[in-house]
Amino acid sequence: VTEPDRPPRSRRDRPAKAPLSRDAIVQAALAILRSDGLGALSMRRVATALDTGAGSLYVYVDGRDALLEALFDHIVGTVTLPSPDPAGWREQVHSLLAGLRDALIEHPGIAAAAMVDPPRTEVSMRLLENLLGLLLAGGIGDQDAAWTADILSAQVTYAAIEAELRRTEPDAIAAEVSTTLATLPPAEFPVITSHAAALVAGDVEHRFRYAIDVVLDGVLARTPS
Amino acid sequence: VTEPDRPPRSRRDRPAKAPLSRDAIVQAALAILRSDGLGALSMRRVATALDTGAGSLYVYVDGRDALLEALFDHIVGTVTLPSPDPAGWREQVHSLLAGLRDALIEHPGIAAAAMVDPPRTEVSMRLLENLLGLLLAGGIGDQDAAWTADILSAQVTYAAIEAELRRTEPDAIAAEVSTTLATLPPAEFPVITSHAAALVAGDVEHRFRYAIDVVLDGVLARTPS
DNA sequence: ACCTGAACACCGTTCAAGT
DNA sequence: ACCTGAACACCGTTCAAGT
Repeated sequence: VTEPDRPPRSRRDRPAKAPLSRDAIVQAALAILRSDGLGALSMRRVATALDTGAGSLYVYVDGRDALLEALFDHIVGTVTLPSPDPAGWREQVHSLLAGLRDALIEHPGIAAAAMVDPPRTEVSMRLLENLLGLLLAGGIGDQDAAWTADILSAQVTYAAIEAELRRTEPDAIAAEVSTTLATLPPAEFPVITSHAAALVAGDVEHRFRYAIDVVLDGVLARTPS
Repeated sequence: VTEPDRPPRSRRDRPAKAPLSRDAIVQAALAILRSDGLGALSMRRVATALDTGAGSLYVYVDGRDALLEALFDHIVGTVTLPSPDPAGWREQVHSLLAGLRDALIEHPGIAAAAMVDPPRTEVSMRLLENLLGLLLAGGIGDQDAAWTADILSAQVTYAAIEAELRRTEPDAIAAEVSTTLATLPPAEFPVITSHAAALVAGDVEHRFRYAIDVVLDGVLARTPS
């Protein structure tokens, strides 16, 4: 049965196959996530990419959910954290959150997954630490800053998911929304039909910036300056 | 093989089994969703509850995603919509959004599912129509109102998911967060550790009300009153 | 026209058996 | 110590065959 000239699945097939490791698994999973999204990210698919069986992954990773947490950690870790500057804190908040949003968008589905069970890892804490510091540098009160960090998180996740949707079918979605709004009977939906243009106005970037500014303005209004 | 005295799976086993219908499927699915959450909501499980096979559902429902949309529609449809009153518009926004949030919380997982692909059904449009009307009644400008509706949607979904997490393990989560924050090294996380109390302060209701108010205050600040 | 039940192509996870 | 591969208990969806 042994055929020396054509060994089945020999290690020589692939150039210097790296040994299995937690990092190799994370890297393989990230590649799949980036190219095909969360739906395609199965333990079996990751294992296949590493030329092994799904069961082998469990030595290094505590199941799929733990893998997702590791991926989220890695992704959040790539976001550059500005050192709080009271003069430019507001723009720093914008760039921090836009950076997080973009990192999430690059890995379709991870934002939604992270929302369902939010990771409390050190990397996530580092980002929260930074965001809180920026808000406090802006003169926002302690309790307000803490709650505002939460509000802003919601906006980041929401913007990421929305952007992912538009990326998969950029024109299709926009057109669909427009027609849906236009098709509505004006008698029953007077407000929507008369505001259809405003509802679809602005790209992701613009709307995101607006949302952050509205939240910051709102919380600043209750901080005696 | 036929045994008249003990027929296998006879219709007489269950009292007056209702014939399969789209509505029956939706009702069965809602019951599963309420009791066991989205994770337990499989086509097979719904079929079993209706004493039939999973394949039979496809006559009335275009697959699982379509079923989820129908469920979301039903849930959103239960929210009572106030008729806009310029005098009490703000409180009306609160009650509308709190109503939606609570309806979502009652059906664990549906908020996250709806976020991933937002339904553009008539029922959802009716809620948007109402919300937009309330914001306009509050004197918010056209473009601001349109974008603010989106911002508020994000807060509702976020609050619902957060509340669902706390519901499954009310004390466990709160305790875990506290200890996670407390365990952090103060040297590396000076802001978080010194604001630990503020970060976990407030229940879901309080934080939600705060978020809505911050957003409304922020958008009102850019509307010349 | 509707339902059944088997089949197809997948899942995550476990675990005995090998090396 | 690590990996394999089969097994278990699930999925969504399709479709020939029945009634």
